[in-house]
Amino acid sequence: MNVAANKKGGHPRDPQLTNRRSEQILAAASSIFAAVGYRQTDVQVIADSLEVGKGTIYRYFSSKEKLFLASVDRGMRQLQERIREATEAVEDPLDQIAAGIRAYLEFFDQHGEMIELLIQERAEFKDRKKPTYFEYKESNIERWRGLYDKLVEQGRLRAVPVDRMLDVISDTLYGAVFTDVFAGRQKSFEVQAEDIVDIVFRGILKESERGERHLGDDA
Amino acid sequence: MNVAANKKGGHPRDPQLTNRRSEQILAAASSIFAAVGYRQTDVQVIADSLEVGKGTIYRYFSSKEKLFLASVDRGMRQLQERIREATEAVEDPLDQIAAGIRAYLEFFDQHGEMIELLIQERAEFKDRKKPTYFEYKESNIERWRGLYDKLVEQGRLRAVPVDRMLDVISDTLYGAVFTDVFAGRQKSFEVQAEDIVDIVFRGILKESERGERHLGDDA
Amino acid sequence: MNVAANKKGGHPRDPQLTNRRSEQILAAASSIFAAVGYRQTDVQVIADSLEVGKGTIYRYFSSKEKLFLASVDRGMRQLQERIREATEAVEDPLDQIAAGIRAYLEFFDQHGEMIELLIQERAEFKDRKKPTYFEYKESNIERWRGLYDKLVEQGRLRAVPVDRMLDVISDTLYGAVFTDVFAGRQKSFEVQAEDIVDIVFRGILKESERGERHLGDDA
Amino acid sequence: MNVAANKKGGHPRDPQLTNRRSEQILAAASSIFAAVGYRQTDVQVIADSLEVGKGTIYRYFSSKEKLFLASVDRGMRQLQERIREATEAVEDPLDQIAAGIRAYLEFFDQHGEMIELLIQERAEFKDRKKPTYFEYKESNIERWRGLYDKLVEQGRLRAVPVDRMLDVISDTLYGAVFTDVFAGRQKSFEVQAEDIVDIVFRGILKESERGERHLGDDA
DNA sequence: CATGAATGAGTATTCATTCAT
DNA sequence: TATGAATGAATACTCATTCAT
Repeated sequence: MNVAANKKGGHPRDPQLTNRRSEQILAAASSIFAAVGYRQTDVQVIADSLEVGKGTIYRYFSSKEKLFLASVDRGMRQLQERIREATEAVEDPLDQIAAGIRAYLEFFDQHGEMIELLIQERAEFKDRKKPTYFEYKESNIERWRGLYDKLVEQGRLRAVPVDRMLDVISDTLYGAVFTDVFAGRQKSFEVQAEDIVDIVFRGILKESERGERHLGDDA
Repeated sequence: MNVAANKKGGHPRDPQLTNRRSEQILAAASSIFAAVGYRQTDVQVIADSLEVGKGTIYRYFSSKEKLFLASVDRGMRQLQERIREATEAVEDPLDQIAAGIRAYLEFFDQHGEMIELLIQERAEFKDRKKPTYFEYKESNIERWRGLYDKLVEQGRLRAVPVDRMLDVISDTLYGAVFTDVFAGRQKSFEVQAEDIVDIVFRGILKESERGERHLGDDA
Repeated sequence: MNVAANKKGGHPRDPQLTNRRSEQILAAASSIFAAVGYRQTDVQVIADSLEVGKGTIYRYFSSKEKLFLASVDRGMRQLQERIREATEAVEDPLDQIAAGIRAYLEFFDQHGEMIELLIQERAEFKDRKKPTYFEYKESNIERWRGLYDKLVEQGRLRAVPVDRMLDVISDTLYGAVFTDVFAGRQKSFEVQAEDIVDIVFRGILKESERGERHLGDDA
Repeated sequence: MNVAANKKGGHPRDPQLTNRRSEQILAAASSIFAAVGYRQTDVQVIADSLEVGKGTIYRYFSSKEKLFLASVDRGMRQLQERIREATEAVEDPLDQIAAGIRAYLEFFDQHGEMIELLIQERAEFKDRKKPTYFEYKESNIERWRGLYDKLVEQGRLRAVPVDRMLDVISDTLYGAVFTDVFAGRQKSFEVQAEDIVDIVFRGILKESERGERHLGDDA
């Protein structure tokens, strides 16, 4: 009643309600899109799962495509948020890196459906849209680059271009979560995080082999 | 020419021709499936690009799905073959690993369409089929595991479980080729191979930091 | 008008309308299926004849096959109803038989399309479905058998197994309506009914020949 | 070798062989068309069952339709022949009628597939062709009409128009064989023939009821 | 004569989107 | 606002027929 007063009669518009509805729709849509794929998903099924009419979905999202892309976007925002939470309180920069890796793996462990959505997005909209994942990645990378730069300056990381490190780490993580889902890898995300940090931090070579080796050297 | 005589008269069956036709169809199909996606691909378009009738495609592959999966399989066989060629002549095992990484990246650099096919396969057939990529990966991994085992024994690789190394390396490569295509990364495959080998072999930490650090340590 | 209120807002569901629509669709479908045959019928043509979209047809009947079979069933229900109406008020059992024969012939005279549908059903669905005609026939035959039994008891019909009479009469009627349509017989249904009743009631032999003759007798 | 001499080289044309081939094709086609239906029959399947190439079928019958119609025609010729054989030696005209009825039922008992072909013909070619069955029927009816005329003259059959008798009898037979096949009636053809002859010859009424009754009389 | 590779016309069904109620 | 009835575009696959060998 004491919501924003409305001069005449009719429904008061409640933006809270609208947002809650949108959020419910996105949650339902995410899990259905992930479960059966974008093309195979009938908007009617999403409506049914929410016990609303199909038209109602269209009141909130003007097309199936918009609904799907909003679902992906919501997931990426959640990932970003989770990583921020997991790293902002960590003191030591190296630990921050490790914590970020762990949070990343944990998120996809808990939200396997996001991997499906990323795949579906690429499969269906390859020509129409830069993958949302990479949009978010780019927008976040600067922060990490600063961190790495400082560590190199401090002599805690090797003096190689930081982009090289960033690329390898992000490729590894990206590959890891896809492989987890597609090949059904069983390792817990905690162990997986430790393993990745170990290799990425220290490499696979014994100290004695870490000399001047270059790709293709036979000496 | 002197093909096996037919029982009666008639049109001779030439298995050579059949194979050549199949191969042509797969090549055309691969590039079109990759370019526009599985669902968006009209089999008529593949037929047109070969200047044959649609029925001819169906003589060789009994469904669009079979044709697609055969295209993926052909690509994976080519990848396997390329890696074999690139590594079999290399003497030193560490160089063999490096050569394998390089060959992998080179293959996808030259066959970007295969990344698209792998995505499409997963997007369309997630419930019906184990991804072909991972089938091939599993069938090849043993050979690599043997190599790594020996290197650990010889004290050339660190004494960590080889599966940990194999996982991180294969995740990195998988992530790298996807990122290359999806985010339009520009690095040449040679440089990328060197960068990955460098990090994976030596890690990112300065020697001084390579001590007992564990995930989440703050000491 | 005052249809049951919907839970929420929205488009009311009117079962009356739904039934009327179904009936209209079945009527249109019957005549088109009969006119051009099941296979040759494009569902679009049925939709066009009703000035609705093709999707609308599929809202009411989930497949062309279902629509067709429902059309046949509707026809058989009408036949059953017509015969019931025509016979229930008739006093004398022999007249009831005659009235049934007449009603049967009249129905197919007025609904020649039903013959076509019965043919189409058998031609297209021979392995999937017992012909609807014979399902209805079986479900109605008991009533007639009772009538004949009583007439034999009363000494008004000859003392031969009633199934023999029922078979011959039903074969004759079935054969008659098919022949009418397929060979374009011109006789009016009234005359045809009288002719059939005459022969079936009295036979073709002169009294003098009605003795002990058996099939193949030469005496 | 001493077949019609052929001036130069090349194959001598052997009309015997040609006829035998045609006959084999028709036999195979009849049973396949009957088993799966005209539309569902793939000409390739007929070719396979004969172990010849598909093109060979087309050398003998220029289209699937021609092949089908020739199959029907062959069947009707066989029926005609069978009835002729069964009746020509019979002395007494009434016995001739009975023998014809019996032969008709026997033929379809042994050639159930012909019923299917007649159905298929009507279903597929209703607008293009008078049913072959009725063409044959018309061409044979005169002979029977003569027989009946004479029997009426001789006072052995009742003095009703012979066409009335012919119609009822042919309708009954036609209905009987269809019902046998479609409803799976079990009666042997011999018994069925006796039953039909009994009713058609003598009618169902007791003598006392055979008076002046007309359709719909209630007196 | 016989063959079978090649062809391409023809069609049922789904489902995103609209809009009257 | 919410609904769901109506719509029609879009698409894989079959198989009769042809004709080079």
